[in-house]
Amino acid sequence: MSKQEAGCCAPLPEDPLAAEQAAELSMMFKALGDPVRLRLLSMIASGPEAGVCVCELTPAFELSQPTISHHLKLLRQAGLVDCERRGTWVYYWARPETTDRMAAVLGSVGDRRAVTA
Amino acid sequence: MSKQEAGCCAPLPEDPLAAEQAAELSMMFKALGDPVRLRLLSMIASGPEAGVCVCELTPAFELSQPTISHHLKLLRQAGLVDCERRGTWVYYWARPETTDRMAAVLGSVGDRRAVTA
DNA sequence: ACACTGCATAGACAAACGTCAATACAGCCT
DNA sequence: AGGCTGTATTGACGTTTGTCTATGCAGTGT
Repeated sequence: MSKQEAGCCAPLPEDPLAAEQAAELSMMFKALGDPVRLRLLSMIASGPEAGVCVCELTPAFELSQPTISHHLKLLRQAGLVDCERRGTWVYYWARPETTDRMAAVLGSVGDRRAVTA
Repeated sequence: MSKQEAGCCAPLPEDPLAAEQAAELSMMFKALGDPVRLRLLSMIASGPEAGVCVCELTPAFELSQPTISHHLKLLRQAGLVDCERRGTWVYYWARPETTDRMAAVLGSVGDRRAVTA
């Protein structure tokens, strides 16, 4: 809907980041676009490799248990963490593949190269 | 308001990512939590170092000009880009300090070390 | 001075988000 | 079986977000 005749210069030759990839990546970034989720991921990533129990995460915030559970669900849907039930408790651990991919995109921006992660 | 008597294990010793830093960082991640803004940053970062004209960015999307202007404003407020007016046109360029800082946080998650960026 | 172009701002509105209380589900333990 | 604890799901509600149209502002050029 917004077509402009080249006034100053030619249009950008090629879209550096395809719309599809941008949609997928933006969901990951959005998942970390909340301070609670960012802290949750940080706590999970800095915990033992076997995973961190939800019962350790919940009391660290002044939020209700369902709210923490909701944020954990979003982190899981974004591929940032995964979880497993062990008896009574549920343990969460980080998935570095996802954060590495995001870091690659940011790194390419910093390097002033095309973003193609 | 959610106090739980340690059932399985001791509470996490120290908050790896302070609430303040998390709030600041989450604003940056939130800024990239939209596919349009992610593509905008990608296009700006892969353009010439002197900056990319808005008139090159707007026609790349099927969105109104004010909407693109709004997204650029959010990217600027997040510290991801900066801009300058040159005559009739406005040019945007990336600020790698910000993306580098975000990448550092993500990298420390991937390395399974405490997040202290 | 005036009209024109490029970009930003203001206001409106539907959709998505963060939060909670209430409830449901899954495993343990008598 | 039945109660208890830890976690997830549901439904509701106020706030924020993304988008638009309409308008304003800055520079250019006649």
